[in-house]
Amino acid sequence: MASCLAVSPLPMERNLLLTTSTRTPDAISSLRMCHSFQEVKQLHAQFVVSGLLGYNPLCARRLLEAYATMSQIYYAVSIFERMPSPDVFVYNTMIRGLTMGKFLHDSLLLYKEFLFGYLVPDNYTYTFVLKACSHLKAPFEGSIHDAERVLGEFSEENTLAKNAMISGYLSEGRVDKARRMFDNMTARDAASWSALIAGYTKNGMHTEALALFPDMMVSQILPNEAALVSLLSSCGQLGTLHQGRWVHGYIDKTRVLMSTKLTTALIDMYAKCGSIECGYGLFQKMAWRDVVTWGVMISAFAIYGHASKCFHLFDEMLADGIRPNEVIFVAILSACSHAGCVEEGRQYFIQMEHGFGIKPSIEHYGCMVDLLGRAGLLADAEELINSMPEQPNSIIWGSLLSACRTHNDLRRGTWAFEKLMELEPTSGDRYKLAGLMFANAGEKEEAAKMRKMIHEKEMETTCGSSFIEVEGAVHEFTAG
DNA sequence: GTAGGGTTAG
Repeated sequence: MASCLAVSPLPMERNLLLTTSTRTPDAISSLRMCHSFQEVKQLHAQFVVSGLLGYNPLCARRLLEAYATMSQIYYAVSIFERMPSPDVFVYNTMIRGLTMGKFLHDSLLLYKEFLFGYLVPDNYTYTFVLKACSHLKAPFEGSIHDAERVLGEFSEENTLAKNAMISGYLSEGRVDKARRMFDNMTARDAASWSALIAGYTKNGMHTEALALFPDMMVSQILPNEAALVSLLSSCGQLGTLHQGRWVHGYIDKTRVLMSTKLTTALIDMYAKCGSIECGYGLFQKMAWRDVVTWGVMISAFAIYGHASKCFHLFDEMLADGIRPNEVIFVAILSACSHAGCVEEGRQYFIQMEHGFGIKPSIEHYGCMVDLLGRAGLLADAEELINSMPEQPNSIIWGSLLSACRTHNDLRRGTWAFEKLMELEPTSGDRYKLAGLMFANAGEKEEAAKMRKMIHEKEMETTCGSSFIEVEGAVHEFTAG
């Protein structure tokens, strides 16, 4: 419990220090305005000191809610265990928090404990339990089959529970099953639509996701924030600036609250659609940015090759009191790679592990191999690959092969190519690249062998292309 | 008074 009270200092403007208002309901409701774990902990400490936590039951409930929705399960549990008689709402909040935090077994165990206490589950309880069941692959009391059984016990239409099933199916990639359930529903609400749209987006079916928007409008259900976020993500993936702008206009017109997540989704959409200025404009106007917002902005400038802008943003982020996560470093390292900043890249790589305690993942190694390879430091790239704790994947070998082709390193290039043949024996692109490498180095026979293999095995090769939108129509440009 | 959602190496 003592660790809950370790309050870190916050920037002045975010300081929620409570004075005389501590004994009013305002203090408790300010918990719902908290944007970060730090802020909740700070309020928690003040509630303990002022004694409010001890005598106002609403205070503990709201604190538990705040921790649970932030998936800070250990803190939520510590509050929960001190509650004399938790009711249905409190159990639901805990079950939801456990499910969202992927503590699926614990979620179902708590559900059992709940039933044991002679409490009657409501629609929300079933929703969260079904969600836990559907995410649980192991044969406990609930895989998705058990969730289906639970659902079958309902005699009447239960929109909430069916929405949970739709999400469950989609998280397993079972799009058709989800769609059938959605189509057979008699009472679809905004959450049913947003679950389906989000599922399409997550499964890479962006065109299908965007196609649902007009259907949703026709059915007189207004898109909620979650649906808009998913739609914007799909616009970004497809590069359809026109549709993205339309969604932005819709948000302005209908005065949907511009939350951090929604604004972040807009920034990402603009950046991916080639309009980074619009994205950066929104970013600068934001009152509160979380680590994902910073990640989106840094990744955007990284793709554009503006490494120094990325470095500045990184420092600004730290000054703002945001701790970088592994995604931030992927973005920073890829910025270094695109701009050829070898020394900066090396320093960030070291700082990541020793300054911030983030163990480099395969993505980070991938960025570093790419950075060193592009710069022609192929011996360093080889050394790094050999030092990796896990097996390099085809992205890493492909990156090395590409660098070897540029810098005429036949020995390492052949090494990478052999590994690639093991991992992706049917990728024509790899043979093509190896062929180009041999041709560059004057090894005509080897190059011819590659071309022959591509032809004999009837492998497909792709060529680079990009999409650009002109007056609402999307055009594809191909290289070569 | 409880859903749902945003970032990541070639």
